[in-house]
Amino acid sequence: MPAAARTKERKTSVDVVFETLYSAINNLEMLPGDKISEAEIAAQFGVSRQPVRDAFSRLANLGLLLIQPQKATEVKRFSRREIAKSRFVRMSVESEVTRRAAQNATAATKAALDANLAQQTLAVEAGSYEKFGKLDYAFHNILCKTAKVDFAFELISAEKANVDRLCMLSLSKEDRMPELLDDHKKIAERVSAGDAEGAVAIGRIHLARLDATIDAIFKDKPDYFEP
Amino acid sequence: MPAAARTKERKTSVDVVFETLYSAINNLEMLPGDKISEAEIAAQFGVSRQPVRDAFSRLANLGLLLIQPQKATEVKRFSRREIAKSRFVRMSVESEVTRRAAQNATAATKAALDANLAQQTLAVEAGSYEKFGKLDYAFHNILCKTAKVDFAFELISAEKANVDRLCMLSLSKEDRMPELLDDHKKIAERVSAGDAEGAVAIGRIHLARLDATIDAIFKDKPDYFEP
DNA sequence: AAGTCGTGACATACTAGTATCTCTGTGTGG
DNA sequence: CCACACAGAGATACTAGTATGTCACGACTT
Repeated sequence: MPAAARTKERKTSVDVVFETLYSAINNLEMLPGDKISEAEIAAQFGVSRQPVRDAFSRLANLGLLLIQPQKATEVKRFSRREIAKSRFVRMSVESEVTRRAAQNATAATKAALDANLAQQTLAVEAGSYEKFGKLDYAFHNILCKTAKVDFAFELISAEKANVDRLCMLSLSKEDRMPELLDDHKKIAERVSAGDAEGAVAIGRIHLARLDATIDAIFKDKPDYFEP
Repeated sequence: MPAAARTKERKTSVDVVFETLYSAINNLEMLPGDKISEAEIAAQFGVSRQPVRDAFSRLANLGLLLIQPQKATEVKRFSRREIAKSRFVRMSVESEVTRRAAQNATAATKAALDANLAQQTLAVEAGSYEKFGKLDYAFHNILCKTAKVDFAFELISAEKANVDRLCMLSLSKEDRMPELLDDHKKIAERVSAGDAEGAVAIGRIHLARLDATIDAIFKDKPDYFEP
């Protein structure tokens, strides 16, 4: 979940609408380009239009909705430029994290990475992309902690979330798990060995694979992208 | 300006309120911790409370306002953690941009950088921090274009904006211009020479100076920071 | 005298209804 | 047959008023 800058002690109608739509969009229950109307959603939730409007506004700020004033509101299509930006941030931040992690790596780091990789192997054998994805997050969290920049994990999570909706469209994500796991193993090995530049180099290859996946999705479903 | 995900062809009341408050907050006409009320702002702009509410919501999403439901709304204080995140992103992205710029540098790059530096020198002699700041932006834009990642400039701009409000509090920003200019000259020289790692190393020193400034502000005005 | 409870002022959350803008489709004039 | 104008449908933008939650202050109780 993204961090909205508000206290969350109480749960308002806006929150309910927002959270429901947020996950519906990210789970592709609502597809890019789908038109939605304030009145329709309001009726569905049994509230007036205003809270729906507020929720729409928040979703638009997160880049999930496109509000066309006095015309219509639709689920935002993917923007190749936004994706490129997101990918560049992630590459930059992960390179920096990996570099620092390699410089600070200890025996404990190696142990934590190896334990995570063992679980990743199990997930691949079980063919569970969901499990694998969670362990992938944890893998990066270990690197962030080793690099002593825990907050960087929030950044990586946010950027990952930006493309997660896109990746849900991928046809063959299960097939790619073995090579991703292999990358992780190599990165862990270099980091544990304190070889910063080597680890970064593999990290770049690792992220480039995702670029290929994204290109494949673009060719498969051009309608889901902005012109 | 941050990119709100909405078409901007028409200018609504919400836009007017939003933009006015946005610059008031960034120019420190409204200070961190200041309480503001929907009704008050609505009266001031001669509109009803709803557009003000929408504008508040957008500002809260950008991290400039803290909405405490059914209690109060105030200008958000600075968060040391958020600042650290912002700084880390900028350091990571700029390192990557600088590295690629050095690899792609041509004679035209050198010419563009030198021209920019000549103007920066004039700005420093004139003691104009505002002019210097604008040229600083342009300097980074040249690097992004050389690195062939123009979109990275949007990222850097966004991160810079995140701390610009904070830097407005700095007491001695004019005094620091000469050393910042000196950094820029060294970075330009290394980039033009194609020395990627050398340029990145100076870039790190350059950004670290800003960290020192931020620490000084924190000691000077602790009330403007979150606990 | 100290603690607790109630009340009132004031903040945001929400509802309902009106105004205004944009697109679309149709009919008419050239 | 094509182009333009106009009207209607439907969407969001805005207004005004009501509901509800929070805090502070003062009176009452112990």
